[in-house]
Amino acid sequence: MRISQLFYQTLKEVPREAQIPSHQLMFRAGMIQQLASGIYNYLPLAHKSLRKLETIIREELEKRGCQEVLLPYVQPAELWEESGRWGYYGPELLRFKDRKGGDFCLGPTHEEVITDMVRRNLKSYRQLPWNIFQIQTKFRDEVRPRFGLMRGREFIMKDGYSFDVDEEASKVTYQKMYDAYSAIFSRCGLKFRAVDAATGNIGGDMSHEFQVLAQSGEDLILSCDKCSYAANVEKAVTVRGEATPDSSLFEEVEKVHTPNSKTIEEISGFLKMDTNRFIKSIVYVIDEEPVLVLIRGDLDINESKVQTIMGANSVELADDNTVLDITGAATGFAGPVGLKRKVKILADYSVTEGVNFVTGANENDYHLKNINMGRDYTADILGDITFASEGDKCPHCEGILEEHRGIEVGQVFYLGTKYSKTMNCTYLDKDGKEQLAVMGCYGIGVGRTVAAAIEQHHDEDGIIWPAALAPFEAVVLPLQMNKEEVVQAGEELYGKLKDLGVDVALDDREERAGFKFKDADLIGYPLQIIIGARSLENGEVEVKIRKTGDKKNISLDDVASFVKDFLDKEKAGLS
RNA sequence: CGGGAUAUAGCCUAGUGGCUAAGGCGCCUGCUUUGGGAGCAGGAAAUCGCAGGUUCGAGUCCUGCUAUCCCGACCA
Repeated sequence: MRISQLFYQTLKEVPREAQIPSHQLMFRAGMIQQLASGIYNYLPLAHKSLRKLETIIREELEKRGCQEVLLPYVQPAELWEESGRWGYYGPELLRFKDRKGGDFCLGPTHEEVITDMVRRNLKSYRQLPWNIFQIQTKFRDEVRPRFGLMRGREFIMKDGYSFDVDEEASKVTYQKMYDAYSAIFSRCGLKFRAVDAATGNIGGDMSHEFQVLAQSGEDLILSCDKCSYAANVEKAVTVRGEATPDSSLFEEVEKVHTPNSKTIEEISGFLKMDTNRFIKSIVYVIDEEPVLVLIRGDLDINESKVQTIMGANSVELADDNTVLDITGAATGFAGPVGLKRKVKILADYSVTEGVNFVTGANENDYHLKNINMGRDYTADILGDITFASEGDKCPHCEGILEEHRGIEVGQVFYLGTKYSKTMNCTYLDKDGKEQLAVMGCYGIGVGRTVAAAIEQHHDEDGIIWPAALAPFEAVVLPLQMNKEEVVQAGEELYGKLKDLGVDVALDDREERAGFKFKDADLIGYPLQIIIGARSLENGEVEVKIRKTGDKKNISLDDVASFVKDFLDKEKAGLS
């Protein structure tokens, strides 16, 4: 590509709305432009990087027997009603009607469509396993899109779905995909961790996230300093079980007047007691049924764990009316003792650690002292619903958990029969018996991965592309465009590198040297091949390695093979 | 969805109720220059987010709307 013809424009100044390095640099390098909140134009430089990532994805998946398809991104509501998600998928599912008044949505994910497609073709166990993927634009009407490609509303995703005869086979597939993802992100030159993850809305009971480690990451990861355990904070197991408090220490229940003290902080200040002497009682609506959730006052409820422990599709805070209906009091005075209406109680293990807690009295402006589980109330379910945090013990060894920030670039799920059951995706086994297909699903945020690569690889001058994702692997920079021999040498080298299969650009613009250097650093070509009049007299050119800043003088004859070797090694991850 | 902020040329900004809305980057023309975003001269480019209102007079004040960004909640 001749840079003089490239559709792009670099900027010296950072647009106001760009907050994190990848967003700023992609904008400044002329890779993306915003069209609306969370919706971007991908210019040629961005598109080239995206396509390179897609190629890596395709190679690694096809190597493992996956097949590519392309499914519609406009999807009929009927399928979503069938799976049940039309009802509880929130407003991020963009719904609309066609001219006939039929309900449709823009696909945020494709479990429904793929399951429908597969069930119409699946007849016999002989056909399985199937592992089908696509790379396509998705739409999620995020409440708060941000950070450029990191969290867009419209984004490119690779999504794949596997169908196996049974759980055992499906778990083999899961491991295969886990390996594929590790290979893909390694080839991209990314430092990442695969971590245990919650399954959230998509369901299933086993999942790993692939997290690129970066300061600007939105996810919190906890990993052991001794063993390989690592998990998203939503999922990280807390080492805590049911304690058996000494009932001889139980004191008599006492009602106290606590005007205007609703939050744990307020009441803790009012009674001059530490927050861990309280039990936080919060009413949730879990799959439309109200549940009182209890946790010690100094801890927070991990809704993701609540969802898992309850096997629920949705977990939401109850509104004030529901709270009033159940407790008979305003929000802020709920407690497990003296509820107006009997509801299920879900308690964290922490409420058994210690005795004589303070809870709401289910009466405005009153709390109860010396409340103890077993004597004063019982929990229907007791379990771990807290967040783990830095410094906690590792659940697998004697190590201590450390905290990291991560960008989730991929996630693999074992789905089991969640969708095949609701959508009746079955096959006949050897004995002619109908069986449910066992599914898995696997996603990669394509744009996000490219952005994450920039987050991890940049400096104050610009992007430092891993060779595998660089829009161009190298650029030839003839410095003196008024000198015939410099221009000539540039043209020849450019042609030679192209012939060798190097994805190379030629900066043939009538610009000064400094200008071209700044642009090249910003765009982040892994190699700059600098052709200056002075070194050319010695038959040499200079090669600058963007990653290290090293410059080498290399003879004109040898430079093409040097470039080729360097890039091959980079892409193979050998350097 | 709660809280906060912003909106002036493609980008970054100035503009304290008063003359023809100013500067930098970028763009075009010419000259000069050619190893780290050069210099000089000239030029094009603005419905000051939209709609009302107050005022002799509004980019500036008021009201409503819209869009965008930030913090939080949320997020396969």
